[in-house]
Amino acid sequence: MTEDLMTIREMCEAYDVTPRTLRFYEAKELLFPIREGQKRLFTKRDRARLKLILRGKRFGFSLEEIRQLLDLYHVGDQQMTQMTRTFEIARERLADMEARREELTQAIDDLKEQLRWGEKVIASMKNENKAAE
Amino acid sequence: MTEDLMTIREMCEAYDVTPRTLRFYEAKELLFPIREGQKRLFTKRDRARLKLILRGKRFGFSLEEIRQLLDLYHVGDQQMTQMTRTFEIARERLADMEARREELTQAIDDLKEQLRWGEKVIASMKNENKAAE
DNA sequence: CACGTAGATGACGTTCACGTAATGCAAACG
DNA sequence: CGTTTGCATTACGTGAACGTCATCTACGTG
Repeated sequence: MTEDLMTIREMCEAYDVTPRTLRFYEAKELLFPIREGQKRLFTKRDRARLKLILRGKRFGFSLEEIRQLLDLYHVGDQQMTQMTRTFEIARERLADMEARREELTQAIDDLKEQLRWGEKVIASMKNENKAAE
Repeated sequence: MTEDLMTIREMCEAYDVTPRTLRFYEAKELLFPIREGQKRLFTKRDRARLKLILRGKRFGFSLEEIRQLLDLYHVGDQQMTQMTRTFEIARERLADMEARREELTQAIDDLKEQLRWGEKVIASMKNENKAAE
């Protein structure tokens, strides 16, 4: 189990996805399980990537966008020439994400205010009820 | 233009969506433009809702989820009985969003660290180049 | 009044992200 | 040794979120 290699079924239970999904991600070149004969074996690297994939999805990225993002986490074996360009992209992504967080913070604040406003309404309604007694 | 009512075309330009999209959202009961004869006229309320719809999409919510969220911003004309329940839901949503922001913060930090690591690699590669000169 | 323009209404097409069989193969089990 | 179990491949199906096209209507304009 901790031999760094997991079967498709183990992956499914660990990350709550279906086999179909994992095969689909492989077909889309998001994961690269090794093969023992026919069977897929997922590595630590695949698991790390899958975590990022699932996270990306939660934020509304398409699989293609996620694939590009994943490449940023895989810089180790790139050539120096490409590296600079890769870094520009990474910085842009970072800026994107920070903007997103800003927006999310705004949304949270809006919702909080709605809640406060609602509480006031409820409070005043209760007062009216009391007044009516 | 500022008469509080906008045609479909004005809406499209203001929010960068297609007419099809706006009609689709109406069909899905996300927007409720009024009718002047046949034509749709979008109100301030529709615009507020559309902003929230687009924001929701950027965070990966489905239109159905967004529809439910929108109802939270529309509490004004609910009965007291439903209101309490609505508030529970709103609080849950708020918790969701805060969790999301946490996760996003984590992702941002990860990416930042990747960038720092990459900078170190680049720096050391430059040193090697100098040493080779 | 002919005509262009803006918008409406179906109805069918498309892309994405998988779901769902149908079928095959290979090791494990009773 | 037959069968179940686990995984594989191939292929067709599906729901969400629109795009696209054909057709229709109402309105202003020369």
